[in-house]
Formats: sequence, C-alpha cells, structure tokens
Amino acid sequence: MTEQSSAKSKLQQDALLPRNTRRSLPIALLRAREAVMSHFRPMLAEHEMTEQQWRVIRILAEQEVVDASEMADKAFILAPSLTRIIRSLEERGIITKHKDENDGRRVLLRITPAGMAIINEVSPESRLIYDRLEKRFGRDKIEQLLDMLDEVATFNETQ
Amino acid sequence: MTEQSSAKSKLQQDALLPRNTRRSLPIALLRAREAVMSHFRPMLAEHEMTEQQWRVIRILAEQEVVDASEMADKAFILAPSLTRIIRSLEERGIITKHKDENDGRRVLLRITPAGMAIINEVSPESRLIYDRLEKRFGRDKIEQLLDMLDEVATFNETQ
DNA sequence: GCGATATCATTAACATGTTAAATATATAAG
DNA sequence: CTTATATATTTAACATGTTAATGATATCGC
Repeated sequence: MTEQSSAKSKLQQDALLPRNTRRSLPIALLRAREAVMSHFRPMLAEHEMTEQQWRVIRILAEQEVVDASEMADKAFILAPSLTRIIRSLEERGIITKHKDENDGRRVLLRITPAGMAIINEVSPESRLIYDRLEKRFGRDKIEQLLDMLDEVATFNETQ
Repeated sequence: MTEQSSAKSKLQQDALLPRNTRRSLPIALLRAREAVMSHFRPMLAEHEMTEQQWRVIRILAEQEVVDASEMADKAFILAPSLTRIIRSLEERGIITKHKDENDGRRVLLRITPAGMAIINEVSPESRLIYDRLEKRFGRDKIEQLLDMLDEVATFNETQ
C-alpha cells in the first residue's frame, strides 16, 4: 500500500511536471464546445448534415455568393477540409460551385433551393437550443464569455 | 469595378465577419482553442507528438496508473480515438499497456522512461507559453474564463 | 511580354472525431 | 450454475483536422 503510493508521489514531486490537466484551457474549451454541440448534432444528423457542413450552408444562407477562401475564414474550416465538404455538398445538390470569371483560381459557392429547404427546417430548432442556452446562463454572461473568447483568439496575433 | 463591389463591400464594412458567425459560441470556442493550440503544436511536432498524445502522457505523468476509461474522461478523448492513440504510443515505447488482473475488460496504462523524457523536454517550454498567456490576460481573467467554461460544460447535464 | 513570386485550390498522407456494431469480460437474476 | 444484462474496449466506416506538396492562375518587377 505505502510502497504503491510512494512511487506515485515520487513522480509527482518532479519540478518539471506539467500543469494540472483539470484547469487546462484547451481542454476546458473543448469540453464547453462539446457540451453545446451535443445538442445540435442529433438534429443535424436527421438531415445527414455534419456540424461543418451546416456552418457552410448557414453562411451561404446569409450571403448569396461566397468564395472558398472567405468561406474557410468565416466557417473556420481549413482549406483541405473545405474542399471535401464542398465536393460532398455539391454532389448532394445542396450547393453549387463555379469558377470565378475574374480570377480563375477562385471558386464561388452558392446555396441551392434544396439547401435553403434544409436551412428552413433546421433553423427553428437551432434557435430553440440557443434560446435555452441563453435562458440557462443569461444573455449578459454569454456576451461576456464571447468577449473573452474573442480576446483569447487574438493570442496568436500578438505573438 | 466600383459598381461591382459597392453592394457587397458596404455589407462587409459593418463587420468583417458576419455577426451570426462571429458571435456563435461553438465557433468562438473553436477559434479561442486554435489560438492557444497553435503555439503548442510546433513544439509538440518536434517530438512527433500530437496534441492528443501529449494530453495522454501528461496525465500519465501525474498519475502512475490510469485505465483507458479514466483516461478517456480526463483527456476528453473518445474511446475509438484513444484505442488508436494507445496503440501508437505503445508501439513507440512511450507508454505500456496491460490488462487489469482484477477486471479483464480494463486496460491499464503507464508511462515509460522514454515517455517521461519527452515530458521533461516539453514541459518547460509548455509552461513558458502558459505563462505568456497568463501575463497577457491576467491570472484572474483566465481563472474566470475557466469557471465560465466549466459552467457551460454542464449544459448537457442539466438538459 | 517574360520570368520570378505570390495566391488559391486541390491532393496526399496520416491522425483524430463520430456513430454504430462487435467482442470480451463482469455482474445480476433466477 | 446458467442465462440475461451491463460494462469496457475494440473495430469499422466515414468525416474532418493537420501539414506538406502540387497544380493552376495572378501579379509584380524588369
């Protein structure tokens, strides 16, 4: 018994040990995100949509034409992932994809009526979940959280 | 040229990112997380470690023996991912894996000296980055953020 | 105009995320 | 003791994350 615990504490007294994982910011961000997303995923799954695919068509519902780079920025999806997502959504008739005539490198994306139909079916339930979240924590607290997260997001810009 | 861009650039002037996306909690959590992680990944890559693999061995540096279920909980990694990570780390001699003699279903994990060597090499630089983060935002603010994130993480429990 | 350089999108290769199903072991009910 | 049920881990299949390399088009400098 004492033998067993002595080895453990020997390891733990090492000064080089990393910070306790319980208060790790990356994991805390992951947990919070998962807590929110777990409410959305089942509803999206009913429409054979992933969370990332939903982000893409939601942005196209707000803005008629978006090129791939802008989409990657707004939806926070890396280019290689976006390429695959665009291919899948186009094959399923949810979005269209055309070369930009003024810049042959760019790809212009638009949502189709089929895509808008999904938006219209999912949006009400999506709002309901956000409302529940706001009711649970209060709008002020969520705004405050969003502000702090925005601030943390600048950590990579300011060295 | 000016005609073409006028309608859209007016919209864009209000906010480079549309309010809906920019003030979306899931994406804000993602952005914040990425801002933090982008500082760690290059350093982990030097040791051929992914972020998730680092979480696993860091937990094993704190606690001598951890079974797979407990690891999944603490590192916030789903079981199928953990299975693959354990296989990779074991093959590389960074951790060991044994059946629990009292419960044949369970798998017990331990870190090896080679694993501890990685911990000792990475930890100082890791602490440096966290210190920079703390200096940038203040310890109180980060503690406050962690508290709020913990609270959001309970959103899935309390319906 | 032409060549060097930059930018945008895609592909490749491997790791992880996600859900469902399969497997192995443990525990409870009878 | 045996069957049914529950739990822990693994496997499978597909989607996305991540970095590096490639191909295509634009743009800059001369």
